[in-house]
Amino acid sequence: MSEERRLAVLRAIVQDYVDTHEPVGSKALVERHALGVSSATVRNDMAVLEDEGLITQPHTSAGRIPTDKGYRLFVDRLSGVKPLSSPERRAITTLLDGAVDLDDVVQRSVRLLAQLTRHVAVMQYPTLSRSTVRHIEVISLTGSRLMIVLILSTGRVEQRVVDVGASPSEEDLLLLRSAVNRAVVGETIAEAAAALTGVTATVPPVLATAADTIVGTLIEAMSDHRSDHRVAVGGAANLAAYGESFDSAMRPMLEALEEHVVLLKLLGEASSPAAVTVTIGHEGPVQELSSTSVVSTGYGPGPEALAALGIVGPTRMDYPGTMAAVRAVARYVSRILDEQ
Amino acid sequence: MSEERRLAVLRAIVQDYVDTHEPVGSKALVERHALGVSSATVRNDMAVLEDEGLITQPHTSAGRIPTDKGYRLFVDRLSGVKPLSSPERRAITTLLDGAVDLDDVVQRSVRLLAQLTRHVAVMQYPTLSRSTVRHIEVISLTGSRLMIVLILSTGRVEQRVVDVGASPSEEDLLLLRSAVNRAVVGETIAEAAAALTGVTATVPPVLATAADTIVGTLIEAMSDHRSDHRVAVGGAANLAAYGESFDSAMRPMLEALEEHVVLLKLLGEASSPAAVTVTIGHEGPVQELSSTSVVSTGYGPGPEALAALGIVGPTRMDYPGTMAAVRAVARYVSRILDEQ
DNA sequence: ACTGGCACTCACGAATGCTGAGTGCCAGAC
DNA sequence: GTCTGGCACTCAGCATTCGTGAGTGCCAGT
Repeated sequence: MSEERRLAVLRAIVQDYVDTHEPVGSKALVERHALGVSSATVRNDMAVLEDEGLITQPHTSAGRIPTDKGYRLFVDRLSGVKPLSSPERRAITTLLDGAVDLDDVVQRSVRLLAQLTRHVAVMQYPTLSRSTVRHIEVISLTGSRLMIVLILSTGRVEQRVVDVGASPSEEDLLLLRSAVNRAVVGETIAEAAAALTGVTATVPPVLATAADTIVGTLIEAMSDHRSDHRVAVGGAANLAAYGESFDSAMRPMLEALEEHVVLLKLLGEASSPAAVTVTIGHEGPVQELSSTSVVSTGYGPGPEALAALGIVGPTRMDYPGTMAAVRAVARYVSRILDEQ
Repeated sequence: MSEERRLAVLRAIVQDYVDTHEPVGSKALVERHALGVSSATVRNDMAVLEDEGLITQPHTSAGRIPTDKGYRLFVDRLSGVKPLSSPERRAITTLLDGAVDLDDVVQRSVRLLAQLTRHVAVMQYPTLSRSTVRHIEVISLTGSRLMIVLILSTGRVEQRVVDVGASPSEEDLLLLRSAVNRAVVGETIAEAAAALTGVTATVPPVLATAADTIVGTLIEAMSDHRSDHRVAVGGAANLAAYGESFDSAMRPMLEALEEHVVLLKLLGEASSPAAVTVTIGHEGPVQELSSTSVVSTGYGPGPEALAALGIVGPTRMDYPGTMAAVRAVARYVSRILDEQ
């Protein structure tokens, strides 16, 4: 019994099943693939594969379908990453080059990824925590209210309105503005929060309370992980193609898509942009999505990943093609963020 | 033959069908409602209602279900707006009062509305066009690149990065900043675009090109209707409860939810916050969503609606309750926006 | 170690029959 | 004229049966 051929059989089963969505039998297999052996031999191999827990039959007298473990082996050892077609490659560059700002980049990426893979695409906005402060603006609104705008290196903008009690003059504003900026511009979020605590002491005592309020708001905005959880979703319409496994998979899926926290858990740690992570069925953190796989990777300028992006789809999916698309989009997005 | 009783029968049919999701027969009807007549009489009434096109039977020997026209009559003449329960009312106030900024208000509203109605909630972000300019900020980035931040009365922030060729000094920036602000603060978007064209002439000739670039970017940002199309969606998981009519209604629905332009067409013109608009089935602009109704209304401070919000659900829905929820949320959101 | 052959299993679709909810209509009561 | 009880009729949905064919496991032979 040749170990190699058995794996070839597994590969063929996975490929056929992904194609046809139907359990694949021994006879159909030898017809579609040049395995060089008869169906009886394939049957024996199948029996062994089933013993090893790599494939299973939905019921007696039906063909075999891969188990999660089977897909895992397929992804790890039996498949490369299928290169994208050149129209696909072109679609990526032309579409993403047209983006005007961060929001737009994310929006377009997610659509693109959904289109390329025909699955649901998910993309985390660049996290606050690893970005640096580019500028802080303090603007006078009506009366004693100020608007504080926090601009980060990734292009993200956070804004808050505060009431400082007294109505500060233009010069006061200038002072406050330069004080906070001096303290934090160029620092990462983590460093900035610490640097801010000393700021109040550097302004005239008259402005101390105002400075305190501003500093407090900034620190709060920086540590506000709410925005860390921002996620864009695209291609939900592709869910409709799920077919049979609707009721079972649909509801938890739709729920997950709305619960951004769950989505982020699915995407997992933002791995380095080089590697694509595949989570198959029950391997994932969400019980209900046991027939759902996630293909994800990190993105961001430089070797450190800023955030994660990926797709969510049925375990029965074209892994090589999907992995290629995810990787390609992640790389291109990283490059665009680098240029900005 | 009493016209009144026939309408009472129609009302009963609508209510029962919404409850049970099953065609309602004459016998079941007299059992559940105190109509004071026998099932035979109801059958005669039903025959007339069917002639008038208000109800229909899916097949012979089945009960009746309302047609779109039947629902229309029900909404227009047979139902009031069911008052919300006090827990519901409380949920609205407590949830929305916790919002920290515009994004958060929209996000929370949409979730709330989805929860209250058990349908898919849709909410348009306040449109640019009717808001006024609160402040414009010009910030120096690295080299000759500037970041321009446009802050509007609704709390929305638009930002752009431009390259002005030469690297301006701090004083130059101050000049540019005050020049544009002087021109446009307090104006509506429409007015502001016009007012900006004269700005270049008010700055020293050295800064003319820089001013030109900035003005151009601002005008573009203001006329950028892309952001007018921003829409938040919530409660997509409720789609899973659609049941039978899955395949037919699901895919176009999911597609519409991704196509924000389509969604806005569905919501229709932002009517005044006072009135709730109901669009039933085929009455809507999208052919494919002929078994889907939209309940929408405008919202915004003052009598002028800034934008629209509403829900999308099966024609077979609890109109009185849904209309009440939509109206209540719209009113409360309007109040919050007024306060800011 | 592979293959051809054979008996066995069982999901799936077609055909059939039954049941009950629901209808339409008519003749009689109020 | 309006309502009601009664009756014959229709037909979707469910259960049952049955045949078919794809697929399997195993064994003896090469």
